[in-house]
Amino acid sequence: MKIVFMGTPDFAVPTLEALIRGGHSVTAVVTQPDKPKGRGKAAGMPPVKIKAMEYKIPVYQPERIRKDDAFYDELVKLQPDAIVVAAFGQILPERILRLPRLGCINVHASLLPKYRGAAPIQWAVINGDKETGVTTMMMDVGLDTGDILEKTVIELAPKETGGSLFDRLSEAGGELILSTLDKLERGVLTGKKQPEEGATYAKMLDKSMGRIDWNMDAAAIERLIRGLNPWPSAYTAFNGRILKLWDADVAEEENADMVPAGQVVRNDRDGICVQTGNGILKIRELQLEGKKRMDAAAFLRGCPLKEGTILGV
RNA sequence: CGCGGGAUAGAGCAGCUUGGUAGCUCGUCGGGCUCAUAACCCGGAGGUCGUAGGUUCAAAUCCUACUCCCGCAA
Repeated sequence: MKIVFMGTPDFAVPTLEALIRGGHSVTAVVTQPDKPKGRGKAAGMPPVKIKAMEYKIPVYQPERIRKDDAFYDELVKLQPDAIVVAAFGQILPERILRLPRLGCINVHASLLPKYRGAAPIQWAVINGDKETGVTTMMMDVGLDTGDILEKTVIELAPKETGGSLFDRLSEAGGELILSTLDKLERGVLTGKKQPEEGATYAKMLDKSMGRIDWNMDAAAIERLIRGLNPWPSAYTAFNGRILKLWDADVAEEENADMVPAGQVVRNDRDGICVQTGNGILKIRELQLEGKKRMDAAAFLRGCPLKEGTILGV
């Protein structure tokens, strides 16, 4: 099948690879423009672009795909049977949606209609869901509102992080798209309208939501830390500096006596125990601004974080 | 040339301002004590102080260049 692929971050790479491995003719790859990134300001190419270049596939990087007539003309010439989209990052205009014979198919990292939008993976972890998955759907003009084609369900591991789930779902997405394309071509698959019931929107992550509110439950904070690992990461403040938390456990359900949320109540050999709004959280791995991440024992050896310290101020 | 922190023993750090014997906590090895231990006591091993130059009688420390790690930002 002649396919044009649209995607940008790491999540989309396994899907692109699956298409190639599956014997499809990927005639073009569309991705976001290069953006300055990293400490210096080196021009960073999207992961999908790097992969496409490995396979010597033509890469298009329209600034605004909705208004780019030249790009649209190119797309018309390519005459793709289908356009496969995975975490592309731009909304497609209707004229592109109608272009391919089999339509535009999106690989989305949730069990739609739950978690439409930009950050479905991390929200599944943050909310403590037992399972999530990937969905393929026929794209329409709405945001992740198209008819559902196929789903793969994935169970979350107890210590699942945003990163680990990201990896698993991206692989699952690659598998699923091959199945979906195959069935579409054979005409044995028709989309099912998304039920409005259970539809939620997973809003984009930003730095600020990583700031820990110590008045929350220990269990909720623990999930937040996992969901935002490795990016944008959960953090608190210590001595006016950012202290990132990478790994923690709920140490105790009950609370210490007369201790405000955010105060360090105890330094165990394997973690720093902090009072939360409900329960005590044991920080196992952390990272001070400018330092490497390290386990709590190592951190305490060189850093004076004494019992009684209030975090987050 | 976007801003900033950092590189010293296996780990985490102090020492640098004001050059002059390489330190701390932990780990590790040996010994002791204890019914017992993440306990305590005694002792040992382990370091090109990121790299290359420079200043100096003398550089971890001051100067210059470079490499690598990290936080912010994107």
